[in-house]
Amino acid sequence: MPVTETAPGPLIRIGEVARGAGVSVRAVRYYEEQGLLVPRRSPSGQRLYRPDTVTLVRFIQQMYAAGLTSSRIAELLPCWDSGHTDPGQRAMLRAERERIQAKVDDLRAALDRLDEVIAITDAHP
Amino acid sequence: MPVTETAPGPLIRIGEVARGAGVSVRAVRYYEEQGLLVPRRSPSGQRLYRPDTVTLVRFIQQMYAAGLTSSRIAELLPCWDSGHTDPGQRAMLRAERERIQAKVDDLRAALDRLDEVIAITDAHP
DNA sequence: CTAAAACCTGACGTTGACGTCAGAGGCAAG
DNA sequence: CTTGCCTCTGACGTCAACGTCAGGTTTTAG
Repeated sequence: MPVTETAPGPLIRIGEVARGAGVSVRAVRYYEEQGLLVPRRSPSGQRLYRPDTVTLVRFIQQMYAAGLTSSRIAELLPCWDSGHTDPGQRAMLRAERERIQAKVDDLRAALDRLDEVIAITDAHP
Repeated sequence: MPVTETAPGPLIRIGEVARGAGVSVRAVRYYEEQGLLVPRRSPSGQRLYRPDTVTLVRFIQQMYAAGLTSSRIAELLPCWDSGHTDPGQRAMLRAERERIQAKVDDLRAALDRLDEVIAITDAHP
């Protein structure tokens, strides 16, 4: 009876992760540098990832796009995949939520201002 | 009959502009460096602005916050205060509008993801 | 076996909107 | 006159998420 130690499944290399998530190989290495990814290593030293890392990297990208820093995302990830949180983390989550919401409001206001300008310029042939 | 040449009114100095618009003095100088502001000069070389420059600076800040670069804002300002536009400028305006709208959508998606995490962590005591 | 493709570490370069420091005037009040 | 605040020019520093190059090893395709 073979021993199955923590899902031995098909591991993928960094190129496949990058292509799958639509980012550069350099970016994936950078995420590791920031403590967001902790891949295993092959005997020769190449990084090996579980296939669902692609989903994780997409999530990371989404958080970056929302203006979160690497360290914030690093705080966030344990909540993401363990569900466990202390009060400080929950406060951080809500604070980031507020920040993003405020940013959305700012962008919508900017859109309105741009639309005013567009309306004016459309009126002037 | 006195000749009124382009509103001789009370001109203000850079500090008042900065405080009024809620930005740093350095920022106001930077805007000039980028061609967004063209203040007059006092005999001694100090910058003098019309009071409505405060409103203009607020607008500039709003555009920066929306992700526009200095050069885009520089293209935008003539439309803002003259209303005149060529087809290329109108295309640029619409392109920036699309970009901001896409960014809003991304942020809302990120908000949803964060809310998922928050929901999970609120379920785990 | 060999050449191409993918991977490695390490380190410097990029970009944009300012911050910050240095050194030198200018300007109203007491 | 001088104290104190504001302003000037010029120039280097910052921060974050990578880009990019160098020089070398590993894996894969034929």
